[in-house]
Amino acid sequence: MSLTITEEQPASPESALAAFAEATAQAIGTRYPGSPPIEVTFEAPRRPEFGDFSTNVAFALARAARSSPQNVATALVAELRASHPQLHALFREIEPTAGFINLRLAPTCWQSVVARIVREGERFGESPQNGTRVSLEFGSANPTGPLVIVQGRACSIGETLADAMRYCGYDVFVEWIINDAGSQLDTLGRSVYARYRQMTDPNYPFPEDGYPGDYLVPIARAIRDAEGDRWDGAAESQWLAHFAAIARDTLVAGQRRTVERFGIRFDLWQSERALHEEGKIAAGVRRLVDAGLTYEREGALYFKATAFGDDKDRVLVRGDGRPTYLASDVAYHYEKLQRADRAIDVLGPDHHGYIGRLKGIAAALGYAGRVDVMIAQQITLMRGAEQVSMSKRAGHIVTLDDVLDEVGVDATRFFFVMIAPDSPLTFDLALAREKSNDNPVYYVQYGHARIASVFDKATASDVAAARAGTSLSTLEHPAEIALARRLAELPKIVRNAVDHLAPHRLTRYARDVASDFHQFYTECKILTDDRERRLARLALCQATKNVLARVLEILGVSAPESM
RNA sequence: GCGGUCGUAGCUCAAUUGGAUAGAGCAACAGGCUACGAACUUGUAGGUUGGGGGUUCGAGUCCCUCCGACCGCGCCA
Repeated sequence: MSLTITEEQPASPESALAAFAEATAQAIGTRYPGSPPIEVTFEAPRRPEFGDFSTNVAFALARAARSSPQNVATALVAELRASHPQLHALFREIEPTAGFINLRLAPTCWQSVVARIVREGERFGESPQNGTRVSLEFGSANPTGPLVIVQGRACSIGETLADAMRYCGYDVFVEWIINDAGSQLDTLGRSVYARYRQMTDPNYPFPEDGYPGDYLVPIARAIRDAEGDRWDGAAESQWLAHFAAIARDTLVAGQRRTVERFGIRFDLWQSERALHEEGKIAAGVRRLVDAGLTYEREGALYFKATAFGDDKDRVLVRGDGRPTYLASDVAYHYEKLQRADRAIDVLGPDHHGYIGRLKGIAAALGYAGRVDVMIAQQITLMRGAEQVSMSKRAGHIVTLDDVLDEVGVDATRFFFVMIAPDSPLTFDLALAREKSNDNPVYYVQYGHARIASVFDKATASDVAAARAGTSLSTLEHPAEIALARRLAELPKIVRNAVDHLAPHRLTRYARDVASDFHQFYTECKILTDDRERRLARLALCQATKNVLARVLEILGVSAPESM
């Protein structure tokens, strides 16, 4: 084989590993002729003493070689040293340990990553467009009140995932569905009407199942201001749709303001009612009927859900001809999957039972495997050691706006996405507001601000030189290498978060980057008298700043220049 | 009862989907600024991964079975 790597053009970690894989494949052929072909793959060991990367080929080879993994690994390394001495320029260490082959890259490989990140800026590691269209639905709420915090969590998760997917080259379309088609809108209309009447008659009864809380009062007042008392004593059939429509529009507008304040802009606000009016619901149902997956019983139309793993068949169209909520789900997913290759829903904690059902719907529609469902689990709100009570029944709802007022957008976005979506979240308002080292948001932001501060102190010509590209050959301190290695992980981390629908991994990575930077800062004086070293370290700072800013951007958190 | 999600350090959570001695932060204890922001950092201590079986070179991860928590199970949405 020929290695095209030269001193002038240092190898990237990827090319170094590719060279190693090729050499190892040859070594296997030499040492163990006739063995089945094995793909040489790498992973990053958890423990630093095992090097930057390791490969487990010896385990896969051991059986065919009738030897132990340890012996195979040792033999392969001996073969590599004898027949591929060029690898020495790329790897500082190639060691067989307990059956693994552990690799430590030469500093030049890591230096080349730093140079690349400085050069590519915040676009570092982005994948080109891959042509896959993804519909991502999250947050969606009933238009019957202000957004509550669990919907905020779904928004944090969904929007972070959306940005991470864009980074990976997906064509992402984020949408919100307004559940304005069901009986709840009637309830909303009656609730507002009761508030309207109570303005002149304090004894007017509030509906048993109405929406409590004060937030409907201003809507009622606005109606009275604009339209006077003409609805007092009118029949329900006259005012119901009118009141419901005004309330829905007002509340949806409010939800929209909250979401935008939260840093999210939806591509589509889809009214469920509009789907009905456009005949989309009927089209979805027809699709199932045509596929022979429905039957009629007692005047209702059933979907054969049991054929897709559900425990009972489900009604699609009621005896009176009105479609059920399930019909909406069928239709909306049918509609989405016609314009997208994948549909991902981020749902609330009360929708656990729907994961299987939605996947069953996708399969029934002929789109098996193209729907994914994430559940944003419940949030327990704390203020220090004290639990904040949230009784929706009593009208004591804590809204997303309340939380944003108290702790700000940055902390809320970060905390809501910080742990696995499936796990319930304990959210401490006191901690989120705290500007201390207990607070991971400030820890990460501080890293960014600290770098900005160093650039303020440095001379303009140094900064310009560092950004234009400079010799990085002095970067070899363990803290420098550790930081560079961490920065190089960005693309892999984002891809991983996307592939596993695990956006919380990005917050951990952000903390890891900040941690490695702070350690580097403590151990290495940046603005040293040695010009070459100073410029190299400034370049490393710039690369770190790019990566931190990029991760924070994906998370929807600001990257401050000073704090 | 059936189905879903989960159970990891005192607390809050990770663990590159089957890899090596299970890692961080907080809390506890002991250190580090005449240095570019101490909103930082170094170290110590902390575990039978709910229990028990199985699969294999190798299991927190996969399978079975108990225990426990939360959530679903309507011609509501």
